[in-house]
Amino acid sequence: MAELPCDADGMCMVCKIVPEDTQVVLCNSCASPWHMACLHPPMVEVPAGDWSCPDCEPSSAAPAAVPVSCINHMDDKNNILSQIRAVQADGSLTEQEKAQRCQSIMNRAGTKLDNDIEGKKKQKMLEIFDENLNCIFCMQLADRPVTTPCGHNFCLRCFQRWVSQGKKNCGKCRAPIPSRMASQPRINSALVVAIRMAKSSTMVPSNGPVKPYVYIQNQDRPDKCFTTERAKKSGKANAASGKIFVTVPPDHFGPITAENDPIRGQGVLVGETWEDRMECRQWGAHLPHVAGIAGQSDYGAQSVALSGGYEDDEDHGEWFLYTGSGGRDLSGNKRTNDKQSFDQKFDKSNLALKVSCKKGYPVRVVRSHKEKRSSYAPETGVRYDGVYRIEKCWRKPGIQGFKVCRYLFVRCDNEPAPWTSDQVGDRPRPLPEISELKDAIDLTERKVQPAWDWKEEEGVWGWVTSPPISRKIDENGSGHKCGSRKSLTIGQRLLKEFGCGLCKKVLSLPLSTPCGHNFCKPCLESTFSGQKDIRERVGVGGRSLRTQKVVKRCPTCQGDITELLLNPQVNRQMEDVIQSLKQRADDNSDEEKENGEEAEMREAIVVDEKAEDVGDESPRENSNRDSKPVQDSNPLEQRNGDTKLKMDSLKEEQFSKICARYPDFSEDLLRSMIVDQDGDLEELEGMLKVLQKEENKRRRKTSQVSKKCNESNGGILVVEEGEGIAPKKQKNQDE
DNA sequence: GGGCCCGCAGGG
DNA sequence: CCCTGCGGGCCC
Repeated sequence: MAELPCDADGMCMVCKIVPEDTQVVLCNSCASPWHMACLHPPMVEVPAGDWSCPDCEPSSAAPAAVPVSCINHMDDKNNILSQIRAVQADGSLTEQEKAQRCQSIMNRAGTKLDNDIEGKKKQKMLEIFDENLNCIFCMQLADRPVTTPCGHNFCLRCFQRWVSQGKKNCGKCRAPIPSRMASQPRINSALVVAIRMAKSSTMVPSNGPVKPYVYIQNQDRPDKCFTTERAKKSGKANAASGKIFVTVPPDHFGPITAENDPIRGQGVLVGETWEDRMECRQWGAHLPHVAGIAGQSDYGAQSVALSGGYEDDEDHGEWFLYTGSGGRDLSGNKRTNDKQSFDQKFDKSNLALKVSCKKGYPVRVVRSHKEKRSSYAPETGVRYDGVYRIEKCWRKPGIQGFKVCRYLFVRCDNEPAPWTSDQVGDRPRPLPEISELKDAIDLTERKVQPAWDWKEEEGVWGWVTSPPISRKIDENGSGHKCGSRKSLTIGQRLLKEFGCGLCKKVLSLPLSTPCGHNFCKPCLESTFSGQKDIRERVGVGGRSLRTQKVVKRCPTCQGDITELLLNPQVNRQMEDVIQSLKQRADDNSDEEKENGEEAEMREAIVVDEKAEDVGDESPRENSNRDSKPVQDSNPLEQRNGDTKLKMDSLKEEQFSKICARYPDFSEDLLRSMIVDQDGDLEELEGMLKVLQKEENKRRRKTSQVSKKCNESNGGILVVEEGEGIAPKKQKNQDE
């Protein structure tokens, strides 16, 4: 059992309680506080003379000899370490990217190690980490690690103690510590991942797979927020939210679990990070895209965002003091204003928070990179940090002199926080001392048992009284009103979410464009193959339209995808998601067949509006139970098997007309496409229009290129306006 | 980096 | 239907 001191908040890192002063002994060498009862052996009385902690004076038995078996692994070890160092040193990467890369390095190491026997594995992991990712001061795996530019790691607490002594240089190499880092150290999330991985290989029982620490990259998402016609002029600044991917109602309290995540089936995990508030919203963690508080004054608050919008906020990770909203002059069409101009009151969102406080509801918390003063904020993006309870709320004069509403949030989540290398989530902890409470007015504390509480017998946090009943459940019974996808089968969803923008089939070798569209690699490449480079005039500084640049444009939105085509990297994560959905679709359809419930299942399929239009003619209505379920819930399956679709005479007639309108495509091809489209002729025609346009374009280009080449202008094609490629900016057209 | 401006979403 | 809001892009 590891021996650990008390943390910055005075909490013993072994038993997680804050011992009384009389139960704490200070190390004479490093001045760190230790809980006497958790020492080995437990200390009963404070020693009369000097006492050095286990870190400063390890017992003589401590340094274990490195087993011979491990020496063989030295190369691996150096390799892993150098890879991690390289990742950490790469300034071009965001923190999430660093974390992700570290994790994959560790995963590879882990996989390799899986072949080893358990003992060797443990030893190796320990060996790799004990000397290299340790805090320079306390020599333990760094707790809430911060990393100096010189590459040395410290516990946040040790680092803060060091700089508070006026030290301005690294404790290891004496390199100067930048003043910004000294005053605002940020936790190194990549290192947290690495440390957690290291710990898990030594501390987690061998049969328990380590839950991966997931970061989601923007491009891995199927859908994005969109820009309405009206809002186009400043891009995402005025974007409308994209689809909500989770099926919880908007007034759902508490974590978002796997059942409500039909896309990934994993729920929203602590540490998940999104590019911005819009994306955070799409995964349901915090719905308002400007406001910091999500809630209703007569019901409770579901979530808050810590984004540095109010200077009174105070962040200690596991607990923080939050400031209410309002008190600001927003005249002049402003959305925020850092100047307070009147007192805040417990009304609206502030009252909603107070309700959550009184009831003890779990409140989801996201932290944004825009919070600059907190060590716990992510370096980039918006991160979900789990649920907290509001233990008290009150008012006090804020920094700017006007009264502000104040809330004490204390973490109570079953998942460990993103900044801790702990393996487990929170345990009930005593409330921190809040000095400002002595000046508080309108203090409210919870009188009843909290609705979300620690369940001793199960050892988890959960609802001990029934959670509030959602007032916003839609007609379908559950789910967010924007997220009606629960009614689609997996196969339908696959096509809808992961359909190629060109062939309209489920993506294979998906390429994701920066503009958020996805195409099969072969489809996209063939679109541009045989084309000569297209050069476009690029406006620089408004008037000078002289610069020419080779540009390739997204077939869906005309966004610039030149870079992607130069280096077409298949989106492996998306591929994985598709594979797992396919697997699930297959499993489901097997199950359905076994149960002989195809007909019932078909009845239950709620189709989207377009499919509905086809109505009774839909082959879905095929009632022949003995025949192969032609139009089952899984269109994918159909593609590999029977590609013919039974259509009634009316539909067959319409289909023939379509075939006649598009002579460039064979009837066989169209028949297989209609299967993919669930028998929806409108969808088919829509698709054909796109394909035909592409085909026409391709032909035009080919003929032009050959013409122009003959005129020997170097094969450069100048795109004329109105040829299907939109000018980059409307503005430049005005001239 | 700061000011400005805007659409959108949701509460009431 | 009005008010509010811990965004986000652009311009300077």
